[in-house]
Amino acid sequence: MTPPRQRPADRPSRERRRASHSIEAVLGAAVELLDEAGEPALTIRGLASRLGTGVGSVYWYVSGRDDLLDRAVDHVLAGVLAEIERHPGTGDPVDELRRMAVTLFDAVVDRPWLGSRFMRGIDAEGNSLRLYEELGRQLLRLDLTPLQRFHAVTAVLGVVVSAAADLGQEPPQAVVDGLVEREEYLGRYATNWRALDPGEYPFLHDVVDAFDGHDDKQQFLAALDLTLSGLHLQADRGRGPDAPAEGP
Amino acid sequence: MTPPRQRPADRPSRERRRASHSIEAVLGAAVELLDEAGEPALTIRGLASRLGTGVGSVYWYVSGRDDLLDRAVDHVLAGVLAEIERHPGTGDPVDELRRMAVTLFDAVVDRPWLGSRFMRGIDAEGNSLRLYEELGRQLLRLDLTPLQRFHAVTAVLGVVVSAAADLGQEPPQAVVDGLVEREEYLGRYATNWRALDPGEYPFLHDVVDAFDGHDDKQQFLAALDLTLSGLHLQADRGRGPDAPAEGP
DNA sequence: CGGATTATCGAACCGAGTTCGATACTAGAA
DNA sequence: TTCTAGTATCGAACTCGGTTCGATAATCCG
Repeated sequence: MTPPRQRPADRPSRERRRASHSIEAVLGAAVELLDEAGEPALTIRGLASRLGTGVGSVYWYVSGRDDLLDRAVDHVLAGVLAEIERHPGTGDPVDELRRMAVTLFDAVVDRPWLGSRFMRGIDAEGNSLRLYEELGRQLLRLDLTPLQRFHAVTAVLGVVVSAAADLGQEPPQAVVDGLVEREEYLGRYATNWRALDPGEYPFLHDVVDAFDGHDDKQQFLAALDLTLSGLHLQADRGRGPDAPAEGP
Repeated sequence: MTPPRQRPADRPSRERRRASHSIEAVLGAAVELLDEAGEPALTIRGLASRLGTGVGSVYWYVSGRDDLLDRAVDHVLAGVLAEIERHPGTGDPVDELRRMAVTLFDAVVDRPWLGSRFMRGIDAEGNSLRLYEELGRQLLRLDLTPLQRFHAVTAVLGVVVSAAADLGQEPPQAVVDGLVEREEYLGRYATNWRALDPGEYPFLHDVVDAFDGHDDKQQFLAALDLTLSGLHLQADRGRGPDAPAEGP
């Protein structure tokens, strides 16, 4: 179905009359576009134009826009993985897990277009899978059942995914437009909340001040810590329930 | 900017020569389309066609596809909210929280197109906000700081969001196409994992059996329990750290 | 009756993904 | 050298879908 992939960059000894590319060049340009203006900015035409080529050429390297996006994600994930793998690995497994999750989160903050796509690659061998393995490996040193380990990794990555979902919906346009409204944009939420009936929305009024000065990273860390302390508890309990289905 | 909204359904006493609609009819048809074939199936033309009208009419009720999607989500959220509000409210706050999260999760399983959009409405008054309030209200009965409460609700909803993200990427096509491959589809993951080098992927081999028979709901419940037990711990500790920034 | 408002409608515009056939370049075979 | 098959490149054109816009009808109100 897909054409046989093979990098043509090996021998550009003689200048070709026509533009010569490579999958790396394509991915690099794609990441550039994504970094500049987010996911919607990645168009086949725009990419071809940046590469100085035609749309047809792009389709020789990737099977479509979706494939392109997946490969771009995998491409930058290589860097994240390198960052994650550069670590002692001797510390407390839970702390290691936290460090890795934070690294991943930081990457998503840098590139919101990673969105929740970074977990889409666990079917095939790739950096998503390696990431998954890397996180899970820490859990091997904990006294848990395999099922518990599987659930734990999913849960930790889930915290990153949900944070990414939050990040991804923030205004890509307002930042580009007026620089003033960035601070005001978030404040408007709080203002709206304060205008609500305290009798009908007691909780919102309770937390509105905390929300007003909220920091995405703190929020993420708090959620992560809840999951990790739950995990710690589970590990200390020494294989409690959960593993096999004992109910009906 | 947007035309003043006002339901015209109040007085259809006399039959009009031209088709007459209402925002409810539009939303109902939109939900139908979404339920039938997922998010990509919601097209303005398709919706107009189902309503027996033209595309222009749709734009009188909604400002665009995004708005339409948001309203459709809010529309079905009303039902979820009703389900959530029908409860004693006397039990353990954490248990109540779990029950609500599960209800929400079930709704997302039913309608994967809810995706992670159901948290997009917390700026304006709507069912998203009410949901948020409803969840958070349970936390008022726990000994936590407002910031801790805020983080806790976000964390719990985050578990649902990440589960929704998982659900949303499953094959909408394969189910429609061959009914045979549903079971095989998930099994392929496990098969691929088993084919990997155990030395390079020790964790994957450790959990592959657990993964093979994995159940989305169990997975969600496990992640939820980790967060909730972390929360329980935090509440029992009686306002530990987290609230003010004490570090540098 | 006569504007003003409320609604309805679809042709047309536009951007974007994808397809396809034409073409060029290269490496080997004859 | 010439032929040929495989490797790459290229952009016109097709399709689909969101959105705009002006025409038109129905209704309300003075």
